[in-house]
Amino acid sequence: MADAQVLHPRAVRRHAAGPTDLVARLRGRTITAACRRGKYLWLVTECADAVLAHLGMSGQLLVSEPSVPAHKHLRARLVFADGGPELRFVDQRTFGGLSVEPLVGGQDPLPAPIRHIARDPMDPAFDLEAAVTSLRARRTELKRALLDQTLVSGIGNIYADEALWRARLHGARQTATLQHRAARAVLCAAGEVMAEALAQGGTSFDALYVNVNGNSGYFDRSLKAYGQADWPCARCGTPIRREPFMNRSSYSCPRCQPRPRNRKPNPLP
DNA sequence: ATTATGTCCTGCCAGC
DNA sequence: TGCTGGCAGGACATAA
Repeated sequence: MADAQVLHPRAVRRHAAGPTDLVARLRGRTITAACRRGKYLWLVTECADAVLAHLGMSGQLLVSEPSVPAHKHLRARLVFADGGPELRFVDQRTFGGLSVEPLVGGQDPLPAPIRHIARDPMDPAFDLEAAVTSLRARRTELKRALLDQTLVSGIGNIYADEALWRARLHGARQTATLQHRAARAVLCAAGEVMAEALAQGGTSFDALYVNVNGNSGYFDRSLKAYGQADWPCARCGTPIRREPFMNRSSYSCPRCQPRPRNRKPNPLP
């Protein structure tokens, strides 16, 4: 790598030693591998560390010829000594970022800050039965658990709603009272949704969601629940409902995914 | 210990 | 026309 540039300090806020240190650590390095777990990506260098990236919700990693004009929201770039394309980190809302992290662990090294991130359903070593057990051991609502990256990673608001729709479960169901087969169904559904979305190039609502070549995916056209408020359910025709969820929205079919009864725990005396 | 909530950020769009 | 407020949302710090 010939050079690294940071154009917005917030994009490297996770790098504790600061932008200057990050650049100094990267200059002259060679990238030897590209890895991913859940929503984290990292590029391994020959020095047993890695450039760790998270796209947040508006981040993009773009492979661009140096002659391509800089994007308005270009936050950082990696320039390579071979004269080939650059790697550009573009992020409108700056929830994402880059940092350089040591790789830790023997068999399957991970950047240190993401050791707590669970394997995702696309991972060949993903253990479905272990995830089912972990899910049912939680004491929370199902959708909250699906979004917990320490339990299963890679699931965000969109794929959580799609997985719940496929499994015909409401996100407010308690994890602790889920039958084993229901828990397995929703986790399998999550893996299937992610695989299908990947095959279609991802879920792109607008120009923010693109691959390294700047192209959008088409999975948004296959969404059955997320963003489909008032449209008929693809299974039963009932209008999809939108409900508030953690200052956001959840979408579900009122008929296929009935809201659970409010089973209050024992009322206090 | 586990679980829940507030916070960060910018651009877009509906409504007035 | 131009402003305001709501919305989008991943992960972490902090609180309970």
